[in-house]
Amino acid sequence: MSTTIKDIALVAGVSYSTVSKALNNSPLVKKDTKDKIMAIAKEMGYEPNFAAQRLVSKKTKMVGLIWPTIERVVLATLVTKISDEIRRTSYSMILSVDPIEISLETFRKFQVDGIILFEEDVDLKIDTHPIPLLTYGVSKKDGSPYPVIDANHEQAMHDAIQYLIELGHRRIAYIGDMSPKDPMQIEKYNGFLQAMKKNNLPVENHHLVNTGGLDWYDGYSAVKKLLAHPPLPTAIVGGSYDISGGIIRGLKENQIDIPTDISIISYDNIPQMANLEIPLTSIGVPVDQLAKEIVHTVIQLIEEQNLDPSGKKLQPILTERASCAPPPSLN
Amino acid sequence: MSTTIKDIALVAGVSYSTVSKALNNSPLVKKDTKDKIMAIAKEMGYEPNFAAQRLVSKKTKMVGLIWPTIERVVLATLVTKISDEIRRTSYSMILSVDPIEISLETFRKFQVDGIILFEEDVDLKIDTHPIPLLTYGVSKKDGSPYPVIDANHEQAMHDAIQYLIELGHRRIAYIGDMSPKDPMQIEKYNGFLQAMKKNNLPVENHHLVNTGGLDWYDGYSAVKKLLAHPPLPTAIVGGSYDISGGIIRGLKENQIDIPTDISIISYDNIPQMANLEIPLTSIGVPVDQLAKEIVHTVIQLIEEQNLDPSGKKLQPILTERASCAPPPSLN
DNA sequence: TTGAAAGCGCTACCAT
DNA sequence: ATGGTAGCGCTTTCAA
Repeated sequence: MSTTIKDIALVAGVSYSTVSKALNNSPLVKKDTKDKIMAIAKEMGYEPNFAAQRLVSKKTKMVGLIWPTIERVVLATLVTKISDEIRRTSYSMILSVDPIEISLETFRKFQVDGIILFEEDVDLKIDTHPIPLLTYGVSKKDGSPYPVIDANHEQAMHDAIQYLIELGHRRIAYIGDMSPKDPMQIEKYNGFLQAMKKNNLPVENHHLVNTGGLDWYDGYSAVKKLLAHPPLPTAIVGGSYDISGGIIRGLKENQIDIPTDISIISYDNIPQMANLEIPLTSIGVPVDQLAKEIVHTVIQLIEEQNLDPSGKKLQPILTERASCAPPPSLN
Repeated sequence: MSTTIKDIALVAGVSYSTVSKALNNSPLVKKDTKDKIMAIAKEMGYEPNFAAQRLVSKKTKMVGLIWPTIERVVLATLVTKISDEIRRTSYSMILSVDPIEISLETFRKFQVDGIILFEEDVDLKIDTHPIPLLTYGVSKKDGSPYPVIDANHEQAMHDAIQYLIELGHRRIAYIGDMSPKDPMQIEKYNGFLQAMKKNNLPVENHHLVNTGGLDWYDGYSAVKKLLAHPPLPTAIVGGSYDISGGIIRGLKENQIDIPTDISIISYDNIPQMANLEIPLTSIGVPVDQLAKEIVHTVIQLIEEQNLDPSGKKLQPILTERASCAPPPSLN
């Protein structure tokens, strides 16, 4: 049996309610007593009984994260960051990789105080889930029943194009996933198209390469398609971290120098961008910020009862590294 | 406030201790009463209060999984399988991606009944962690203080070589990570070497390609090194799922047909092997089995107090798919 | 076969 | 500033 407050009370020669107060740093306990009790508690290796605490407080101080698709580096990074961020608060996080419904079941059983869900397109009957829930994904046009943390993908593409234009680029290609099932990819792609249009830049068909996936190799092989139809663009926008990694490799293997021959800017903003063969200039909401916002928001959701359930669109940031330069003709 | 057994008791017109018994399917309650209570409970949407249950039972029925390095497809698959497997038991799983010490702290706080740890080389002061703990990795030569679930890598390599020999191969290459920091990779590599020796097969230096990593691209570029020093081997043993995926691609891009020109057998035994460009014949402990064994063992560890703390070495299985055939000369 | 009551470890309120 | 005590929801004797 592990140490309880009664044990401590016995040793300290006070009542166990005093111990409770002292341990919770109540102002109602004299500093001396408090210190003494704290010392004894530490010495006896006291650990509060979580079950007992929550039985009375009705709070678990736990948030559950549902992550049904274990994959992508970017998401893995985000999970880690969220985990870091939560550790800074008074909450703890538990993770579930089970299918959504099962995860919700589990979390309800554990009575977590709030839930973070990574998923694009869920239709939960929200009424049956009174636990505060936050989604990371793409906000629906018609509004979601729960808050959605979202990145402003259009803005990101605008900023990327703007940046390239200022460097002198006009022939810009987009390499990314355009398959219609993933709303987030669609937003990026459309954002690119819009930005080009707004700047009166022509878009050649061959400069729109659909990778059909988000993997490294998808980017790698997209380069071959690009190469098949000269002239090459002077700049490429890569749709994701992995894709851009593949693009770099493909380019290098064809002796195309970055950024001398061609510039590349990637979507996603994670520190790993700096570790690629060529440190990639990138655009996107920094993961740290994403993590902060997500954690911040669930906790708000938990602690303030009547909160505006509308989500947030986060502003992207362009991080300059080593993959962009003026186009060759201007050199 | 959600429904409690007292609420049910009130409606059912019995005492709440009877309700408790009925809900726990005690033989001390008449079937009629039990059925009635069950029905009412369901109707009222009763969910047992987890905190209350564990406060009295001293058991959480939770096992914690510590997974400090989110990456590799194979591990992700294993995590998912373990999660599936645990769902079949009366236990639940929570996952932590935090650093080991922090994860242990969290799990101790939640008072999980057992812990699964993915990690090669940990030195825990086990005495301070009285929670049953199981590791998945490589057993230390000098014995670990806690059980280790381990795959028999030497055996795997032996079986792979044996299989290739029976098909008629003699010139066999190994492509894998040989960097000395990862014990599991070392075991595979040494296993290969031993198996070749035991069968009196020569090993050319050029046929031992150190990928220096476990990624897709590491395998892909290893092929180029192999190609630089003809003659080619007639068969390749790939060190991991990702590496082998890269090998296939590299070979294909050089118009080398699998399995006509060259055979390839990969380490790791996950279903995804069948989805590669060429369904890969592979050797390794099937993930499902690995997951079963791991889950099985922690639960045993939890429920049976004095258990043999020595781990298990699991036997690999060779799964034939479409990537192996007799060498070209014999065709 | 059912009911009453103790108690798990803790917080919070009321009394001292 | 400290102590006494009710009660959170449940399991588990013990009694009826």
